[in-house]
Amino acid sequence: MNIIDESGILAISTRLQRLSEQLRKDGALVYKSYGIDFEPKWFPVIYTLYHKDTLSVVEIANEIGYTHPSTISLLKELEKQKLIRSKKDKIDERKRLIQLTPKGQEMIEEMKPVWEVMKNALTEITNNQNNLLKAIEEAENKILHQSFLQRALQLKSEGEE
Amino acid sequence: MNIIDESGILAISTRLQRLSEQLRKDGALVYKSYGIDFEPKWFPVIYTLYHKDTLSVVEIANEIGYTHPSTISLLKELEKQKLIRSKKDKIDERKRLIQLTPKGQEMIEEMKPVWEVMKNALTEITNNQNNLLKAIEEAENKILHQSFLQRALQLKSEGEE
DNA sequence: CAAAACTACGTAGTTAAATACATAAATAAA
DNA sequence: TTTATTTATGTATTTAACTACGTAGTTTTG
Repeated sequence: MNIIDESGILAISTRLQRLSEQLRKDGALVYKSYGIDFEPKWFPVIYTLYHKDTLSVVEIANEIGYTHPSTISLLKELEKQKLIRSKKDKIDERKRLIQLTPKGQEMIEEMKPVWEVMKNALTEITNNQNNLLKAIEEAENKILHQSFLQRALQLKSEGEE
Repeated sequence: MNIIDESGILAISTRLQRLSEQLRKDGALVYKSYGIDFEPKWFPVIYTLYHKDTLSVVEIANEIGYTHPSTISLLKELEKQKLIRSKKDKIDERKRLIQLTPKGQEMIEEMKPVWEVMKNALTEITNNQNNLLKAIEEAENKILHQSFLQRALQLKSEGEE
């Protein structure tokens, strides 16, 4: 084992990122193997629109947990692919309402069996003695209650007493 | 809960990344709160050199699991901070051997109590019913044995029978 | 109801990683 | 011992996220 993996919890951020990147990369290849022209990074937007039908830019950003500029650049790509379209909100002229196109909806139908396969493969990988998805949820909840920074500062001040 | 978190395992890559980013960002603030001028992204390199003393660029890259160009850019920053130095290998003239400077070693001593606090805070966050670090290790092992792509392709071909 | 504050969206620039490509030194093979 | 292959390093470019900032509507307040 290398030093970083041995360092344990201190390098957890690096390892989360590495694992995420591996899965994303393979995900792209899975879509390709089905002959589907779809990038994994589009998934959060598409999946959200599939369930919520019509949303503004900021609403999508909040749903997927990205900033709005990041969301805008994803939306631009998806619009280029003609998977989504947008129109101005009649009531609030600042808002741009986003929807799937028929082509987008068709592609979702095509992707459903792929998602099923991915779900099974990911379950194989992540469902061990410690379930990765649940572990993430539990950690997210802990942070929600008190952030890493807050906890560290508290431990620091306790140590200084 | 938002749609993405509800989608479960399919969005696991996004969620790993998000969690990693949160921890990295707070990590930076923890160093700052101790008045230490250190970026979390430098940790893997510094920690590796602390344990291995002298390594070449590619050896460091392998240890920390980054590509060598990424590693080179980290090394450039660390050299600018005067935390590391490098000299040509006498035997193999292609190699650049990297070491901590005395300043780098001093900084490590300064950081040790910070790492201790971080370790405790991270343990609080990640040690739940499902231990996040162990969950990552288990998932990494699964992938090592058979990648996400390989598993997906196999499940696909089984479905086509 | 005019001014102030807030919200939605967009652009520009930054960051931290990657890939692709190039070169030079070392090693292996013909 | 040339030639071919591999290895080590470096540079340029790309990618996918971010922050900072600006503008134009909307809402709240004095």
